[in-house]
Amino acid sequence: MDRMDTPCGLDVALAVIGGKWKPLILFHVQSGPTRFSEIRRRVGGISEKVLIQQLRDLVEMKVLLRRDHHCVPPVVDYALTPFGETLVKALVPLCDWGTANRDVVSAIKAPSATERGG
Amino acid sequence: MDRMDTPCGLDVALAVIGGKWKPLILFHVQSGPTRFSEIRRRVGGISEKVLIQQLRDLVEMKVLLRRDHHCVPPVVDYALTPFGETLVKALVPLCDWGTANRDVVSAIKAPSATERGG
DNA sequence: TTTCACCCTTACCTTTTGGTAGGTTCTATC
DNA sequence: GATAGAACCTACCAAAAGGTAAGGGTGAAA
Repeated sequence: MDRMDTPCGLDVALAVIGGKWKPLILFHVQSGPTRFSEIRRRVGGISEKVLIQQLRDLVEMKVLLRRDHHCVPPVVDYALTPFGETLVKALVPLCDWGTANRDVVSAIKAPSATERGG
Repeated sequence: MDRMDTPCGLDVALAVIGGKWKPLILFHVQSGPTRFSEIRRRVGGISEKVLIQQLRDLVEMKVLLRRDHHCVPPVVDYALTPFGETLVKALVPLCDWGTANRDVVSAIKAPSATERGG
């Protein structure tokens, strides 16, 4: 690849938190170990298949820790790893920016939807 | 929707910088107004179609400013808007995190590629 | 005239991502 | 037996994102 030294680490971060749901999942898990069904309820609007997929990705990336209590009916919860906590900390300014500019971005995106859709 | 107040603004930020190339583009433009062909060379590996698409998105989101010098042969350059600069600033910690953990993430992702690919 | 570089466009295709619907194993409840 | 809840899997499908190939109008250089 012609890729240079890539001094910008954004691509790395995006590889971890990219996607439609991962930021939300991280947000809802940072308060402590959370069970699968509870995450699903809190995120809202996500299907089981996708949630599991995202969760597995996050676990694979060592951002989340999956704890299976090996009991019946199944009890599993997910928690941030120390590594995941460093990521969440780095995410705070961006989260803050997004919160501050939610209306601005929405106002810009909404009208463009008709243009792009045609 | 069951969606709560969505106190996490990450989805907003992701809507703006999400995608494979936008972070890189932002990075290469932050040093000052940059011409299309120069961005393409600096990013490396991106096709014209995709670069234009990303650039248009960024302009549409008021993150970048497109300046057409209306001369022949065409001269066009892109620069960060003040709004875009606030975004880039919010991106710094994440960029830093990515840079610091590039090897960690790569080491984790690489072997999983064989599992996921099968 | 041909070639090159410029910025951008279009048509077509592949990969990735997200979504729907149904199934599995087990226990508790009705 | 039927129903419900837990966590997860599988098959199929749709949309979005990304990639490839080609063209277009102009002026400078060969």
